[in-house]
Amino acid sequence: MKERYEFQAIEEKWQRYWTERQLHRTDTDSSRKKFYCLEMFPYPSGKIHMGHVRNYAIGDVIARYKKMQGFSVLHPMGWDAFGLPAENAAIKNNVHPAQWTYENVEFMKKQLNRMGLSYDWTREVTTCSPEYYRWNQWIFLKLLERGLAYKKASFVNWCPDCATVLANEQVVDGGCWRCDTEVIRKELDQWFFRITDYAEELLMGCDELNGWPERVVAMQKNWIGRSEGLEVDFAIEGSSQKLRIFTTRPDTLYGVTFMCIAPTHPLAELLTDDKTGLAAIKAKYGKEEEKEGFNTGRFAVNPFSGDRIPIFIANFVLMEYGTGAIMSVPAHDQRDFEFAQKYGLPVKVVIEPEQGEAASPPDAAFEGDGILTASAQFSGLKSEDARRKIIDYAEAQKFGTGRVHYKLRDWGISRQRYWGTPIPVIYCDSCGMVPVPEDHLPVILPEDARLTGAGASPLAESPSFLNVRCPKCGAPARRETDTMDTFVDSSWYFIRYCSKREEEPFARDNSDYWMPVDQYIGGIEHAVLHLLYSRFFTRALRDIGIVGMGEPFKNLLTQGMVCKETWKCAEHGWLFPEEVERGACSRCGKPVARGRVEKMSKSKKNVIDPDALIQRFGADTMRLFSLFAAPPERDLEWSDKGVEGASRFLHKLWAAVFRNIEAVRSARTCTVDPAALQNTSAAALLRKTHQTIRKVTDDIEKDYHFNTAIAALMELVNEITGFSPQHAADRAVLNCAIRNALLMISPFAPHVAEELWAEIGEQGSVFEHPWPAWNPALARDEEIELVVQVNGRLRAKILVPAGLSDAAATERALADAKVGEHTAGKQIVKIVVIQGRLVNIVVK
RNA sequence: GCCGGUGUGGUGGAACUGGCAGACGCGCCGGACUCAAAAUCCGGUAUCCGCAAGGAUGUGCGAGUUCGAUUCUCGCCACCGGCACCA
Repeated sequence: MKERYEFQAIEEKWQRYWTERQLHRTDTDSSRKKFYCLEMFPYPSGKIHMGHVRNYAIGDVIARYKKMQGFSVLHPMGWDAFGLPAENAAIKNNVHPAQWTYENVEFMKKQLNRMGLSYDWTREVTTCSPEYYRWNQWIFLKLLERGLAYKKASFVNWCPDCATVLANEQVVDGGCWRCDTEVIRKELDQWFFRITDYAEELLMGCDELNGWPERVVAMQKNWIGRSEGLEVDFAIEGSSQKLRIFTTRPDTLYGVTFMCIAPTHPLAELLTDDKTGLAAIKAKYGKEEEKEGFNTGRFAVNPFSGDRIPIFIANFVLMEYGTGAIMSVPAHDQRDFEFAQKYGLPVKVVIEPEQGEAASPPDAAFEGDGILTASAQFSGLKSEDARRKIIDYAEAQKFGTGRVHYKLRDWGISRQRYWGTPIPVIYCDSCGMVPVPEDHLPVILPEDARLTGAGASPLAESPSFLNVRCPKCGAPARRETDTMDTFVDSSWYFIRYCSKREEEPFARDNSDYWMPVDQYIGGIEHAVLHLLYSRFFTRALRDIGIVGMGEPFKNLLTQGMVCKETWKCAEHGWLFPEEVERGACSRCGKPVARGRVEKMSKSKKNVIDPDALIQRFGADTMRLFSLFAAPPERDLEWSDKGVEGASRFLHKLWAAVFRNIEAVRSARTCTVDPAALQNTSAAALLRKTHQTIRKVTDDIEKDYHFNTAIAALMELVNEITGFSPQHAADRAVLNCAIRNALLMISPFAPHVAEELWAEIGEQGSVFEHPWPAWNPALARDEEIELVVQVNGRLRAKILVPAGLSDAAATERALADAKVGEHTAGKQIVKIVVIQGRLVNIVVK
């Protein structure tokens, strides 16, 4: 055995061993209990960053731990490989997106393997490969069949200069990210998935997400945005048309003093002749600075009160929500109040607060619930009762219906770009829109597309792709040139993993066995979109009949960001850590300012390259630090000193084994008779070993608190370091302590654990051994420190045998000299005893 | 504005179900080894008063419940995140 811990050779050796032995391969084995451990797959941007390291280290510990617990573990990895950066790289460097992507994949895969991650690569998916995206197309066709995919005109972000559609994130301060031209809203035909059909189910499902962080569930609910209310038709004077509004406050219906409709409302054109005024409001549509509107001069009639009320067109009313028209109750809605003030409209109070008088004249809307007033037969009712009764009344009178609206909109999946899944639809002049027949899939991206970044979708300019025969009538036809949003790819990849690559993805045996994902791990940035889309997709696939359940992710862990302090030089701006030398800029020598601790990002240059770190300290150290510095869900502050600490621990572990190697090898046994040890340091070490097994197991099981688990392992190694074996029994205890320490350290630092496991004379991989169990009898302390308080203040600590009776504990506490000082001359009122912990004597 | 989170030593962070506040790591101080330094090892390290024994204070702030509160309740403050003219 080498005296020093040399990670380079060790890490390479064991990575090769795992690959050769195919140790991470998983098969569907229905006789065993399964555990599906999944980390969000990365976009192959070029190389991995610290966020990936943290994400994948967490997942790897869980996967390895569960394997040792006897589960059949599925732990796959793949690539979210479609997307814009590849296209941009293609434009910039004149490489094909596929080449750029696959080169990145290859490089990043090597990086992941250097981290010692236990992936079953036989299940790897790459979403840009035809064998993957053909199933996107297949699912699309199924959704189309069921009416869950449809096409409609909708507004997109359009850059007039580049003549292209931009994604929301490509619009920076209202301008194009590439040329700064002001982005306009342009109406185009777009494909949508009808996620709103599942709004209610997705919302109800939120209550079953017990294994998710509360805030993520809250964000999902918020996003779906259910609101219950009433739709009412208001007659329009001098027109047969009705104006339908939606309100969540039917109890304020008698307080309506005007109506507002969106500038894009279908009736807007009809209700006014002032086209320039309308255009002016349209231009300010959705702008938040100020509420603006204009009076159409037309009137509506409140079906409840018969009141004649003016109709306005207002920029703050959104066509996309509700009916695009609202009833305005300035007395009880702040926005309406402001609008009424501006245009001198009346304010009619119909709700009185239950306590206290309403301010009069009011200087703000009273938005709370209260008692109805001036509301005909509903006056005197409480808001809540009134809402129900008014809805009933409206339904009985047939001028309204109780309704539920959602903020959630249908999911627009059309992208006018190249590097995505072609939408499998063909347009024929005589047959119209024709789905590509299933046996013609996949519709493959053409190689000859020109990527320039300008003009329409590259697919529209590729004749070899565009021109096709109609599958129905055989006449010349055109392909759809939109590609799918890349969120489609990631909405079902976790189901793809359940089957091997050579198998079709929807073999029910496989998905029934593996799904749902038992533990999903990833960043909080996907709290809404990716997770919501995946929940929708899984339900849609369930209804199509190809998976058995609807909720894909049983437990979700959202890991915190990796942060680091920033450095700034007055002359050179943000600096990389290696550009700072003793508080000065390495380029100009000027002093640098230490900025805030922020998420690692290229723009702030506060980044650490994982490769450099592996080179210097090894993968085990890097993993250990990122798991030790903070609990997984919290942000982690990077610390070079902390990394050294992690490295020191592994050296210490190595040294402890090295120093005792002969003793441990010769012991060959882990069985010890505790009675023979008496009250020696060996007994203490044995106890510590069992206590550590208990603590580490509990910490992992309870919320994956690896930081405290590692702290406990450090304590155990410290105790091993301070122990020198004298007799055979001592050696057996030491063997037991080291064996168990290695087993427990193995998920965190797998390479060094394997190496030391071999050194102490064990056969095979440490991961083929079960996770250790603790013996409660051995973990129990013989003596405990009993805290004695007087009036809640700590006055003494006394050593007593464990399991001492309350009466005996009280007796010992009172006998203590220190305690005597504080109780002398006072009357004992009460004595509180907590078994094994403390005695509190209350005196007067 | 609404929803959620966080607040503990010089520092990252611990603390079961209301029971010793500060585990473990980092830093710092002292010591050993060394010609010396680094590395390593050993010891100390919340604050204040005190030579010490000891005492007092202390988990963002203010109340409350309790024998006892970092933990529970109420009211504030600060910071972070999400959503937001959603009718």
